[in-house]
Amino acid sequence: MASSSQAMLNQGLFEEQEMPTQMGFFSFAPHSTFPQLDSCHQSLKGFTIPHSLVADAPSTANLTETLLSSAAAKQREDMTAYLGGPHLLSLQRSSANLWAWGEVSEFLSSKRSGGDDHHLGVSAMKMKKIKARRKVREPRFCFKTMSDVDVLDDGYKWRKYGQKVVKNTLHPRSYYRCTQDNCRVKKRVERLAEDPRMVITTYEGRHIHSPSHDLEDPQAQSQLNNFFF
DNA sequence: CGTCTTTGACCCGCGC
DNA sequence: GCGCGGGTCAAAGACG
Repeated sequence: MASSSQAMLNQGLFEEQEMPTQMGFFSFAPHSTFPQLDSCHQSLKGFTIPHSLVADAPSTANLTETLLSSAAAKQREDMTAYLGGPHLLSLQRSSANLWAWGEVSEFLSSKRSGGDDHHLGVSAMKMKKIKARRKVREPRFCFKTMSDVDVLDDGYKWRKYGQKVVKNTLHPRSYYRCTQDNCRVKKRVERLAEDPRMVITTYEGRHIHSPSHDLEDPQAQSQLNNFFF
């Protein structure tokens, strides 16, 4: 089990090495090898979930969160060896506010270099920009799936609030917001220009509540628990 | 009638 | 300052 899940991880979860500057990027292998999952959570059909990650998930409720955090941990442990590259950007870092991180580095390096022109090495203009960015950016992470459907049902309830045609792509980008009161999590869904079979989902922010699905469907919840444990 | 989607308008940051 | 592009708003329409 341990070795097979390891193999699946290597094969599926981290097969892509695309790293946009502001976020981590990993992908799931296409087509479900998880028939049990189909019966208890139909919406996840079509996605390969590594055994080790599913076993760690307390419920489907937390599957997305678990996948993401476990991916980060797994990546820290294994991925340097697997990909053998210093080019690897840790997901631990990407799950934090990267803009803020970049700004701290920038601040430190400018301070170290002396910063002759600016008091404390940072100009008023730069500080202004930093403030503006910090105000807006939440932690973000994205992943890629091969799927016919655009929106992967992750257990949370989303309301679409916008759609935009992105330059140089045929497929529009959709914007969703979590419907829960006071929860400011957003997600963007778009198809990869080079390969329209691939769906890129980007989450921004962290949920402050449990997914709504399981609360509404206790039977599915117990089925899932039986499966996971 | 309430909820959700659609879509054009608007806002804002960024590069030139 | 201006134009472009991405992200968000909000009115109107669709749907159950």
